[in-house]
Amino acid sequence: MSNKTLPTIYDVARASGVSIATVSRVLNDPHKVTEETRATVLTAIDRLGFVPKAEARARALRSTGRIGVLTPFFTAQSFVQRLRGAAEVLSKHNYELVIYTVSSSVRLNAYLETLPIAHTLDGLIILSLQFSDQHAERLASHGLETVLVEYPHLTLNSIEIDDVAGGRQAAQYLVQKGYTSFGFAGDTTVPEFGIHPITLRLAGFRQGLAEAGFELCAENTLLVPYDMEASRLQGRQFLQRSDRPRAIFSATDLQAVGLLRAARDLGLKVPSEVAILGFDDLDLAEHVGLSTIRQHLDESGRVAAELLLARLADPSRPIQHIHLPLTVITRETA
Amino acid sequence: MSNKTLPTIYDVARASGVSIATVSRVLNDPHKVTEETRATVLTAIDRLGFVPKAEARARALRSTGRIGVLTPFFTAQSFVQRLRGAAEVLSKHNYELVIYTVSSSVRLNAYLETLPIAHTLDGLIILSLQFSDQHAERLASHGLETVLVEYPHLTLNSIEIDDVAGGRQAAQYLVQKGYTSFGFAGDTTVPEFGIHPITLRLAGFRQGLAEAGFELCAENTLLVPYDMEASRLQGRQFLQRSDRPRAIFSATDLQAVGLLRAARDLGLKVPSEVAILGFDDLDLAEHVGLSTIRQHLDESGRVAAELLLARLADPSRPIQHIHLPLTVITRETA
DNA sequence: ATAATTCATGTAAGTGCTTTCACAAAAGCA
DNA sequence: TGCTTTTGTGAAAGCACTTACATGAATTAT
Repeated sequence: MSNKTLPTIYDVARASGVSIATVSRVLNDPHKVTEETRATVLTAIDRLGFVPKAEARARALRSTGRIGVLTPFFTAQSFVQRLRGAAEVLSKHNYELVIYTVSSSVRLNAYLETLPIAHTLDGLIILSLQFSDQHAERLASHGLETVLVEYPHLTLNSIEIDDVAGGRQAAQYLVQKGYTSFGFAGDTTVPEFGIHPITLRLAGFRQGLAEAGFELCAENTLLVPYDMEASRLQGRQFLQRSDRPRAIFSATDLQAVGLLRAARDLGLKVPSEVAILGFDDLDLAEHVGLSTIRQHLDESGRVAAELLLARLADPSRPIQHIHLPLTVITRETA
Repeated sequence: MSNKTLPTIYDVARASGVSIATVSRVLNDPHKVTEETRATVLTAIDRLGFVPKAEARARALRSTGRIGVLTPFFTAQSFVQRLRGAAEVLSKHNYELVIYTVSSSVRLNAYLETLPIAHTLDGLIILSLQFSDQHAERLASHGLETVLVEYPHLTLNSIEIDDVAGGRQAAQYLVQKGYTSFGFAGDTTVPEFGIHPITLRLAGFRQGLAEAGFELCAENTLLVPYDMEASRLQGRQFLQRSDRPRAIFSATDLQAVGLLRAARDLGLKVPSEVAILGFDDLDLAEHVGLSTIRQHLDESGRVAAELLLARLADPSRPIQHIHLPLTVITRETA
C-alpha cells in the first residue's frame, strides 16, 4: 500500500488499466470518455489519493505554519536560550521553526532580500542583527510579519532591553553593597554585522558610578574576546595586580565565569576578596552561582514568538516595542 | 496592472530588460549579479509582486534545500549541542534547518506520517527518539533520507555511542585513580517516547567495577530527576552520610554539577574528599571544571549532517552505523 | 599596447509532471 | 461491409524554474 512516491497520472492509468491520455481526458474533457471507464478511473483516483497538481497537494499536506528565525552563530548560549523560548511557544502552536544561521553580513543581506519574496515563511524573528531601513521596508511591503529582538526599528515589532540602564543597575548594586573600587570586563571585537551592546553597558556602568561619586579608571577596564578561556587567562593577569579593583562588573556572563575561574586559580576568595557581577543570566550563571543581571533571555524568545503569532492572527494589531526588565540576581559572587 | 495570472520569472525578466537566467540568479546567488542590475530586478519583482513557485523550483533543483531535525525538548543542553553541530555544517552547505520539537509520542507519530509524504524536506535527522519498524519502512519507501542519532535501526543510518562501554570506562578510570568505594547518580524517569541510556551506563559501570573486584551497593545508588536543583538537594542528603562513597559516577553532567554544588554546600573538598565524574561533556562541564566522559555531542550533530548530505549527494552509498568514541576528560573533580 | 584574466550576462539544455496532438486500433451500430 | 465512437500510443509541448557553458566586455597584468 505504501507507494514509492506520490501517485502520478501514470499510476492512476496503470491502476485502472487505461492510458494516461484517458486519465487526462477524464479530468479535462470528461464527456469524451465512456461513463464506464470514467467511473473506473475516478475510483482509482480516489483510492490512490491522486491530486493532479503536485503543488496543490503539497500545500494541502503542509497544514502547519512556518516561522523563521535569523540568528548569528548559534554557538553563543544567549542565542540558544532565546531560541529555546521561541521554540517552546511555536511548538505549542504547531508551527515549524526554520533556523537561518547568519555567518556574515553578505548572508544576512541575501536572506533579507530573498526570504520576503519567497513567501515560504509566515513570520520572521530576527535575533540581534543589524539592518537597514530598506530591509525593514522590504519586509513590510511583502507582508512578512517580523519581530526584532535586541535591535529596535521604528516600523517593526521589537523586543528590547535597556543596556545602559543595565550598566547603571550594576553600578548601583555594587555601590550599595559597599564596594569602593570598581573594574569592568567586556568584549572588544565589534562585529561588522550583528550588534554590540557591550559599549552601552559600559557607558551605563560609568554613569552609575559617576552618580555615586566614583569613577572607573582605564587600567581597571579589561578588554578581552568573548571566550571563556581567553577571559580566564587575561583575567589572571588582571586579578594578579595588587591594586586590582574590589568589585568587577563583567558585561557578559561568559566572561564573568572566566574571571571567576581566574580568581579561583589564584586562590582569591569570591566575593570577600573580589566580587564579580555578570550580565545575561545564562543557565551557566546559576550552575556556577554567579551573581548577575538577568535579561530574561528565554522570555525574550517566548515573547517574540507570542507577539508574532498574535500579529499573524490579527494583522491589524498595532506595532509594539516591548521592553523587558532587567533584574539583579544575587547569588554567591557579589 | 490587472493581474490576469501570477507573474512568472519571464515577466520579471521582460520588465527589467534582462534574461530569465539573471532573474533567477538574483534570487539564488545574488552575489553573481551586479549591484545595479540586482536593484532593477528587485524593484521589478516588487512592482509585479512576483512570487517564485516553490514547487517548480524544487523540481528544477531536485531538492528543497531543507533538512529537518526531530528533537525532544529543546530545553536540554545535550540536544542543543547536537543541534549546534548539525546547524554548523548545514548552514555551511546552504541548507535550511527546520526544527520539529517533539513533545509527545502522538506528535512524533504525526510527524513521521506526514513529513515523508509532504516532500518538503530533503532529509531528516532524528535525535534520541524511539521508533518502530513501520516508521522506518515509511521513511524508506518515500525516499526520505534519514539519519538517527542515539537510537539505531538496522535499515537506517545512525550515529551511536556505546553507553555500556562508557559506564565501564568510568569504572576503570575511577578504579585506576585508586578509589575503592563507589557511588552512582542517575535519572529515574523513563520517558514513554525518547530514549533512556542511563540504565545502560549504570550497567556498564557495574560491569567495570565487577571486573576490578568491586561492587556498587544499593544504598550508594542515587536516583534523582534530571534537574540541577533536585540533584543538588537530594545530593546533599546523599553526601551527608558518614559512609558515603569516595567516588561517584554521575550518568549525566547536569546531575554531576548538582552533586558538585551539594558537595560545596557541605564544605566537602572535591576531589580529595569526594570525587565526581560526569558523563556527556556539556559546555557546562568545562565551565565548572568537571571531569567527565565526553560523548562528542557537537560532533554527533556534525557527523549526522555530513552523513546525510553525503547520502543525498550519492544515494547509492551504503547505510552506515557510525560509532563515536567516548573519551575521559580529566579536569578538576576526579 | 597587448595578452590574459576575470566577470556579468545570455543561450539553451535540463527537470518531472501534465496536457495535447495526430493517428491508429478496436468496438459498436447500421 | 462500412461508418462512428471510444480508446490507446508515442511524441511533443508546456510549465516555471535552475544551471552548464559560451560570449563578449572590462579589468588587470606584462
